[in-house]
Amino acid sequence: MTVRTRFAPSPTGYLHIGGARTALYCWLESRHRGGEFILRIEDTDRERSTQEAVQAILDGMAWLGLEHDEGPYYQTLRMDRYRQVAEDLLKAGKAYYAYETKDEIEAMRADAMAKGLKPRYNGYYRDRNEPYRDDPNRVIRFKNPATGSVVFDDKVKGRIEWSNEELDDLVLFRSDGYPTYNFAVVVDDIDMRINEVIRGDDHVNNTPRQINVYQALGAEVPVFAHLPMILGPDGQKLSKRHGAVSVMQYRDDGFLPHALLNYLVRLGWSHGDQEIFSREQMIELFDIADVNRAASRFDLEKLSWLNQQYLKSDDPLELVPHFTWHLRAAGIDPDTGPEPADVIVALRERAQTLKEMAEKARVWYAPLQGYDEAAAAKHFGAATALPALKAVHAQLAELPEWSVASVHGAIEAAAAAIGEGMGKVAQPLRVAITGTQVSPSIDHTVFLAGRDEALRRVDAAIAKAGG
RNA sequence: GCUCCCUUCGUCUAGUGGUCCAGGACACCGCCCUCUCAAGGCGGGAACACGAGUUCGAACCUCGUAGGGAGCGCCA
Repeated sequence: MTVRTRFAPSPTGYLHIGGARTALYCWLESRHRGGEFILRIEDTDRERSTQEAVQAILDGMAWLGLEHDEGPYYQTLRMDRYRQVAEDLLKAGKAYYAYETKDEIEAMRADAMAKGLKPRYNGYYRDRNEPYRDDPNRVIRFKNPATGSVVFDDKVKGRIEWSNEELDDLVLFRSDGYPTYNFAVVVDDIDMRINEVIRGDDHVNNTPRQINVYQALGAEVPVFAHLPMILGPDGQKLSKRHGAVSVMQYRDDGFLPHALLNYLVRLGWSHGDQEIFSREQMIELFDIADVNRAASRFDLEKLSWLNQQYLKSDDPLELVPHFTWHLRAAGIDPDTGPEPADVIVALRERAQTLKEMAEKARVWYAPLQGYDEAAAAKHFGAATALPALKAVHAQLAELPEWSVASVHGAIEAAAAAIGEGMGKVAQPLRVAITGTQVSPSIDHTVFLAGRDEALRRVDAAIAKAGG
């Protein structure tokens, strides 16, 4: 049987990190097993659902490259279907009308709590067979089995057993005429032939009651897999005060989509000691049964490390579009400077994110903003500075071709000419080109400036050094 | 309160009764390399929540305790 998984977010905000991992695991499970991945938008909460949020989720999925095979389906477009299924249940005597007011329900709960019991519906209308009547408090409730228990084998949590006595008669249709979540999901998952439900473990409590609904409808119960949640670094529920929670914020912060995916797949799942997984490897090796049971914390340091691993190992040409996106975001015009791919090669060992990289690249795309005074004083003030800069200028000016290697040769030749080591030449030159004493290796640093600009900056440095 | 779930280095994890006085990765510290900063190499400290039990033998099985989480909605 073809595996069909689904990701079913409710559009009340952006796609967050936890949702992204759920989507990733659903996607991986379907891909690994040659199945299908369905996207469904659960927008029955009219108050909080927005079109912008739908778009934000779609954008997030697209950026991550988690393509779906079907959908997106919208629950709000399926109202007639839910109504019809509820009617069927009513006719079959598996559901009933109830007319308590919200205050009465409230009192019922308070009462049960006071007695040390679980707050739940007392089943007043359960066997009354009350007919339909036009009443603002009318809801449809499910006739949950009163005895026995529900057992299911969760693919990540293991066997879970739930006594039916713990479950009360859940509302299927609200008094406002909309289906409740627990009902709509079941109807959708049956209609969409979802046979593997992968979702956050905040839903385990809903699962037994949903299983009862499946059974009342005579439908086959899917396999369930409940994922533990992702916590903030402090072990608390992930929220905005921990920093970025939106997937798109990670793009803006300079992370690569596949680095984020790699981080997310390892958070709660592993394959021996392996840390780096290409998409293909993830698909090949992922097994939902290997997912951990416990919640895990989000660690930005490790994500950053992973991001740099990809920055270093990816083909620079493939990184160019991502990099230029960040150059522009930083207000830098990529056309005013060196080839982005060359800049990436020079900076990939020195930046963990593309955002950082773009910031460091600025020196080659814009005029020098002046010198760091401490750097200038230290390196232009040295006795060897002036001869070094002059020697470099001479060598650079005569270079027949401009490449990292030829620039390197020129600097070595300059050092030899004045009888000093590389350090005596490289440091003043570095300050001349970048205005600071920190930059990539000196040959790349000079090369990226381009010959004309490099010579101009060396001239300016010579003047500054009193030559 | 009740039900369910969870618990290996600071963090992510390996581990499914002996191969574990517990392995890898991030982070941290030290050394090496070196034109700066990095990157890289090498090395170091650092964990089986606790208590019983089963067993010749337990991180792994059972029970309990503690701590954490989720849910108990006409929210999803």
